[in-house]
Amino acid sequence: MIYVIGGPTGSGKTTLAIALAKAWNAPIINADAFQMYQELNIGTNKEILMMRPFKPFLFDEVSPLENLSVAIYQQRFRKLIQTLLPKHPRIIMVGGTGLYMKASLYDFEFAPQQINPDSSKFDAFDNAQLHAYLATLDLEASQKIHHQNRRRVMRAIAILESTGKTKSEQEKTQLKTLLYPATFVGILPQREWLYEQLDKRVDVMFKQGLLEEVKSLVGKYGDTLLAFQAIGYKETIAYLNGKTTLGEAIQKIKQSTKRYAKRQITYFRHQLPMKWYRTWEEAFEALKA
RNA sequence: GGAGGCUUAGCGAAGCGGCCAAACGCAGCUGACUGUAAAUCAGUUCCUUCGGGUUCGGUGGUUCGAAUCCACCAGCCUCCA
Repeated sequence: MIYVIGGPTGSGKTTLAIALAKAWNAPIINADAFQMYQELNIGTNKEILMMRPFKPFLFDEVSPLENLSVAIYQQRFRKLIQTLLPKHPRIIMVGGTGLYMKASLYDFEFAPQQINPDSSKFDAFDNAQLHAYLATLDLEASQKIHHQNRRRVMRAIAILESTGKTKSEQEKTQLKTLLYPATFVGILPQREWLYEQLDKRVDVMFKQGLLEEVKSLVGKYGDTLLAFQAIGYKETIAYLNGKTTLGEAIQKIKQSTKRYAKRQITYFRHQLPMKWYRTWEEAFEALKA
């Protein structure tokens, strides 16, 4: 059985995961996009997990130079789970990236290879035109994707161009079934309290040396890595480049973190069959038996 | 003490007599989500029993009609003393 622990950042998912791992002697699989990157430590809150016995799989194992994606995560997860399932009656999966969980646990199928659309040939199209073009290729997909969401429109076009199949055809072959036995557990603290904790956590990150971490990473790799999309990193980089003051950067990080938490809540609420608990302790009591 | 300017929804800011419950931006709230997901995108934000009801510093006035014009009061700002 895979125990999937979701919820907003700062809710205590990780603490719960470790408590359960101890109680069950179970392995933990990380499902957090940015915690997969090595060297992004303080800003991605990896600290508690670094401790040896509970260090999760799919965690802290990819160079920041790489461009991760759902498909890569899914592939690694599927491979890993094959080796873990026979050996462990209980496996814990924790993280904040709901899509990664969903794509791994359900029968999502991605194109076999990374599609590198040369989007440049559509530069002349505005969003509405691009969307209209998609409608001529894959009406169904175009109806589901908002025309302003250029990234997704582009992707749908790219799928067709490189696989010969439309995005909606591809998705139709999937049944949306769960591939492994899994239970979904969510932690959803009271909003106001959570936001307070998140604000505090940002201050702590800076005390722990986030600024130095970012500086050294930028020195090593430059400032354009995909991994620097992470909250805490992009804002700090903006500060280092003189675009904002440090105070502004910190405010921005606090704000983005809270917005992110909200998006996570929405995702888990509507995209996965969570059973919710107010605190990690409550969840632990309910599950440990 | 004298001269002038300003006051609009949570904040910033348009509006300068009817088309104004009031553009736009920010922030907030809600939501979408199948290869960037800590990303990308959308909707929504005075109250409402959805008929309507109360707003544009305050009070009073002009007008068929006022956020828009006038008077007085209050607060803020600039310049001169």
